[in-house]
Amino acid sequence: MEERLGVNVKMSDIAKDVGISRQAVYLHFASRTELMLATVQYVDEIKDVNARIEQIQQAQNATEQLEAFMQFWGNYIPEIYGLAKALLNTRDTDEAAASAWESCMSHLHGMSELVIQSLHAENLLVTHLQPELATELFWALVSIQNWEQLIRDCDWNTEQYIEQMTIVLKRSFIQ
Amino acid sequence: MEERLGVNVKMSDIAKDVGISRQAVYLHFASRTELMLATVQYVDEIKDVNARIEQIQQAQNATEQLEAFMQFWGNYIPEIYGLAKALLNTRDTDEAAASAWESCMSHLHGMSELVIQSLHAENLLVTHLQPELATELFWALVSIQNWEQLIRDCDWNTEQYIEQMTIVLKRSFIQ
DNA sequence: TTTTCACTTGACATGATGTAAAGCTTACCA
DNA sequence: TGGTAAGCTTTACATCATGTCAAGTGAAAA
Repeated sequence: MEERLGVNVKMSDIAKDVGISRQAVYLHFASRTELMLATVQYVDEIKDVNARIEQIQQAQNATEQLEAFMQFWGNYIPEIYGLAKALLNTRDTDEAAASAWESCMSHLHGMSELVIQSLHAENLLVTHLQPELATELFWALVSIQNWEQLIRDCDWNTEQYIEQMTIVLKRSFIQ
Repeated sequence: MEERLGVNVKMSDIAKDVGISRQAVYLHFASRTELMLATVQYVDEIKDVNARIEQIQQAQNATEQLEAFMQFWGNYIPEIYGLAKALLNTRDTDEAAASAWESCMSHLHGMSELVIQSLHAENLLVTHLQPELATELFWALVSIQNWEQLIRDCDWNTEQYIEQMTIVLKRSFIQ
């Protein structure tokens, strides 16, 4: 998935890579979607996302939390982009993939909410935005699709992405 | 395409809708991708995009130009979303669709550049961004994928989208 | 009257997912 | 030592969408 950036990964490709027959893959996973879901689960564990999120929560103040979040997120997306892309592609025609994607994105929504709430608590949130609306906007701005456009279509590097997105977020949400 | 938001539109569906046989569609368009490309062409003409773009260029100053752009774009996306989505879905596996998408998006890139150049000319562009980088960032922020997340996933309405995105753009790019 | 155009019908190739059945190896267990 | 279960292989087939091909039809134009 990561090698091919989520595109053109057939069941037969996976089987070949593993060194078993295509049919044998179905002895482990009921369908292609199931395999992807299990992989998401696996990656979440391997990458120890929870620990990295807790670290963000321990930032001194809201502004540093925002910065810590962008540092984490900007470095994390490249690690999971292929799988995310594969899930995203399957989403439109597969209900299970759609809800799996939604569940993944709800974590990101939660982290966005965290940052916005912190800003709000410190009276730093721009007055023209209610926290809920601000969270949704924040969430959209840091979406993987946005990253995709900047990194892949515009050839930005991770550093540029983190730096510029941090500035945009600060200017958009901090009073 | 618009009815089904770009998903699950088979050649047989199109044929049925038109009232001819599936094979007859191939007498008019060589492939599904060709049909989509022709539709993009057609829609561009019908919607008279060029006229609407020229109108934006006639704004009094850079700030008004930015506002005019968001007014246009926020109202335009819903009209073409289904087709855009269909193209986007085909892009990953079809070279022709990919380059067609790129060509469509380069128009948007051009409009982003226009706004950024105007800001730059009026010395309003934030100093930490070179015009080129600013254009790319602007372009990403107003992407259809971003619109999709706010309007479809977050249930925003067009008015909200235009208002909030205008604010984000102003805060991010105007000194 | 003939030809051309736009279409129909039916058949078939391809490529991906997914199902099903029978057989083979290896390791373990009584 | 024989039986069995796990994990796989091989072969075959169903389905569904795209796309190709060939023969035929009906109406209008030349």
